[in-house]
Amino acid sequence: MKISNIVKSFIALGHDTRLTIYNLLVTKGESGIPAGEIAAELSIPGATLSFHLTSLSDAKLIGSRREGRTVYYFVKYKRVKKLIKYLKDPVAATALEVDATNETEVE
Amino acid sequence: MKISNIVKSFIALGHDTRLTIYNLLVTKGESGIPAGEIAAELSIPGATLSFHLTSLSDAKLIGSRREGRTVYYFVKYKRVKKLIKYLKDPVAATALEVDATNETEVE
DNA sequence: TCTATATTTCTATAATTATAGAAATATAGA
DNA sequence: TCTATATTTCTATAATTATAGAAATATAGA
Repeated sequence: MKISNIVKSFIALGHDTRLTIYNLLVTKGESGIPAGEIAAELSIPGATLSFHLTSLSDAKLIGSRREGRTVYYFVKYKRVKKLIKYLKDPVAATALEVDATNETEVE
Repeated sequence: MKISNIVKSFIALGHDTRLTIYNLLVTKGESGIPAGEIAAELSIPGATLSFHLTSLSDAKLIGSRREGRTVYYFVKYKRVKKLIKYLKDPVAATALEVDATNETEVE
């Protein structure tokens, strides 16, 4: 993970609406929750929600899957774990990245 | 810890220069490092550095102490630990806050 | 007190991010 | 295909944040 991906993750979590989305998704587990329900829960327009979901998705903190007309969003813990590791020891976490190029993606 | 303080912390870490400062301070331990040295290390003007140090300080991720004309900055792990706890379980971390008003501040 | 050094605050400007309506896209069911 | 629903993308605008020079502040030592 390059520094810039870590920064991207912290940026994603560093916003009231987005952190609230993160909170909500954590309570919903693997199955996730439809975008529409998130918008309703937070009382924000769909377009605004989409903007924030993109930020969290780009940071790989959340993922999505479509079921019919509905798109479900869920937390991807892999990246969360990386952030925790990074906070604990940024030096080690960054050094590890050098050899992590072929790393298998797991969620 | 209110949500807004958590957001403040993630905002502080969500910037290339500030995350680099955090990295640097982690390697310097308790004694910390003078502002001037940080500025030199990152090749940025003092005014710009001050701006970022304020962000990290407001988030309580770092602290400072003056020695003569020099101001030393260092990481405050208490807040880092709170962030880790928050990432692991935002629900629990937020719920705990309700009773944490009289909490003794430790660094 | 005077001078030098370290850092912060003030300020204007540039750059980036957030907001949300309107339009576009995707899909289901009739 | 037509209509309704869910979501995203486009777009303009507002709001916020970042940058860094200049001025101000703090302190040390002469």
